[in-house]
Amino acid sequence: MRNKPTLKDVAKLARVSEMTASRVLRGIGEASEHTKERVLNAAKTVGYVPNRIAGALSSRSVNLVGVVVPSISSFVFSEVLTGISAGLKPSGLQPIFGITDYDLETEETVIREMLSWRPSGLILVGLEHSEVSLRMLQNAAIPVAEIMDTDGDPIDINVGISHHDAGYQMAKTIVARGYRKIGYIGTQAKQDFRAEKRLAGFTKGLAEAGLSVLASERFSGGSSVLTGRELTARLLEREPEMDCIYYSSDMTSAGGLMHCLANGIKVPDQLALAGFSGLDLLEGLPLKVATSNASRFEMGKLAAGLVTSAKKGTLSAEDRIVKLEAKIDIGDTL
Amino acid sequence: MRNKPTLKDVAKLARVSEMTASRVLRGIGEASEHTKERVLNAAKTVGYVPNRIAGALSSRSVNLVGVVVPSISSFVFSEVLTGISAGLKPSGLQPIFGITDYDLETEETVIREMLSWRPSGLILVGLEHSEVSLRMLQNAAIPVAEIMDTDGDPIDINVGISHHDAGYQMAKTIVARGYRKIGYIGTQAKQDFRAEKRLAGFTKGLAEAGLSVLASERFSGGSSVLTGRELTARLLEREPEMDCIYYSSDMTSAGGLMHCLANGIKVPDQLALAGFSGLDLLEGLPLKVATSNASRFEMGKLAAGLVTSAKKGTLSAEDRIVKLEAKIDIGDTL
DNA sequence: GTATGTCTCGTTATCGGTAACAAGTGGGAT
DNA sequence: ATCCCACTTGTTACCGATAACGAGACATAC
Repeated sequence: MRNKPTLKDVAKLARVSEMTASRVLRGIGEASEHTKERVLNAAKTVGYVPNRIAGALSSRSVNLVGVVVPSISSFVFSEVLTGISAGLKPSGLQPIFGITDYDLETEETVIREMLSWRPSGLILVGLEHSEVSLRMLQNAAIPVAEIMDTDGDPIDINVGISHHDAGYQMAKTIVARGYRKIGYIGTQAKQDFRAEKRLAGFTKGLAEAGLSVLASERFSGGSSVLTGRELTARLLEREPEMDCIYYSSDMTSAGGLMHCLANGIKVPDQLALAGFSGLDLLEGLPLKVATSNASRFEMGKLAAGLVTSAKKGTLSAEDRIVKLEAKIDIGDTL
Repeated sequence: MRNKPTLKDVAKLARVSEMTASRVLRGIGEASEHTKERVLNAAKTVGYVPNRIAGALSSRSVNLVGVVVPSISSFVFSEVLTGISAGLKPSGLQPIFGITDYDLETEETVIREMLSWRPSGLILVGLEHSEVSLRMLQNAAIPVAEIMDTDGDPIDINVGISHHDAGYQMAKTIVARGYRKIGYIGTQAKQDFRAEKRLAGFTKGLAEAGLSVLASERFSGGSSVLTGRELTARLLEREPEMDCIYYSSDMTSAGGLMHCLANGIKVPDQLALAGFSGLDLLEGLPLKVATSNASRFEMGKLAAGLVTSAKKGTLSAEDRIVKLEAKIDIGDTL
């Protein structure tokens, strides 16, 4: 038999109906020990691998949950994905991942692609989506979770933190510790909504103390240690008086620290540093860089749990929306 | 209409047959402008999202490629995945990811799960698989690529480097530069086949110079900067005379550097460091840690290209097996 | 006018499973 | 012997698309 064996082959070999074979292999309903054994043996000898495609079509249910993230080459999202995997495990649902590259049009395509597989749920990052995406999501009769961000109107389930607030709190903290000449290093606007929200909150926090961002550097592409290091150098060149820099990510703030280490700049005496995320990476550095911890694993896990337990529209608003708090970790650099 | 609209709904609204609607929506075959427009409009007004499940079952072809990796919370694999995405793009195939946690039994489950979706190809990491996995893979009439490692017998397509050789070359390099008291820090054996192969090659390289690994520290779980830092401290405590440490990964070697920076140990005068992977992360550090660059993005992209262009058994052995070279980057720490 | 070819579009028969319901089978109670 | 019930197992009808083939309409060529 050159073609993949089907249920029919198994059934024929076990001399039962396809239905019985199907039941035995899925472990549902009753079956005598005798037939059970025969079916199992038959499946093994023909090397049967079930065809999910057919099964899904027939039963109108797919054990997949679509997960759409901006990027996977970032610790932030890999931790979220790990959390999602963990949260999905008890339900037997499988995550399938899609990547948007921080682009709403790409996201639209990915969402359509995902929905075409008729998944049991969808998990997206952020609250910003194209019109068309929103329409598709509303029409899809499945639970949809938006994670990481709570500054906006969720479609259905929402688990995350307020990035505006995270930025605001960090500004307050920095101001309270006496810094006055404050710079910012982050991604180019529009690319990363959440980073922009943090910056907005940060700016507001400074403004309440009569301050503003002295100077800033922006970059495009993924955040990396090297980028952080280079832009820190550039920023300090422009504004040597700078006494504190707020970064849009922990990778870049680590880069800032590296610049200081390599150039003998005393942290935090000469320059204070603060980032965002709470990445494990920071733990290993000579100084722990200040950050806001956005429990990413938790978020993923929680969202996955909610998606699996919810039929769309089933949960009350309180259960559906989970606002976590980004706790500031002062570290050694403020 | 509460249920998701199907092709039938579109066809009915456009007053054509389902077949015609199908053809128009897939853009194949001929259709008059008039009907094309009607179908497209109908699809838009009912909010049609094609059902891949049904389409795949009917056409017996699925535009998915399964990708099975040990972990996603590691830069190494996220770069590979990025490469795979890039390599798959031109063919219109979609990657779907599965995670094994470095466990062969889990891998077996994941492979079975993947195959049950009847993907057009499969990409796995490494050459070590369970008996059952091997059987399933051989029976699957699809191209299978094993990537990252070439030390062993591939099933079909194989793209990677020789880790044994990478370790061996690094040992030669280290010996040539005059280091004699050499330590090793890596994952616990069995967890990571490729790290063990590097260690074996490394040990062999040392042996040829009459040397051996003076002392080593092992860890379980993912490699992190912190782990590298802590184990470096421990190793140096045990063997203060150590003049060089070889790490199984760049994350841990970076941790080693952090330990040295934090404790005023001069690199490479007092202690030399070398890692493996060639992660971008290293670029931002005050000193660039020596490493073997295993072009991961390339590997992923190449493998994806081969998988898409190959019907199983179609390629000659030379085309099927691509051995890349892990070039040593001396950096500033040897 | 008939034949031939080109475009378009429709009909039929699956693809490989599963839900829902139907139907044997044998044992125990009456 | 009859009836009922619990267990098992089988039958039928799809799920939503697509491949393969067929057929009508119209134009061109002879």
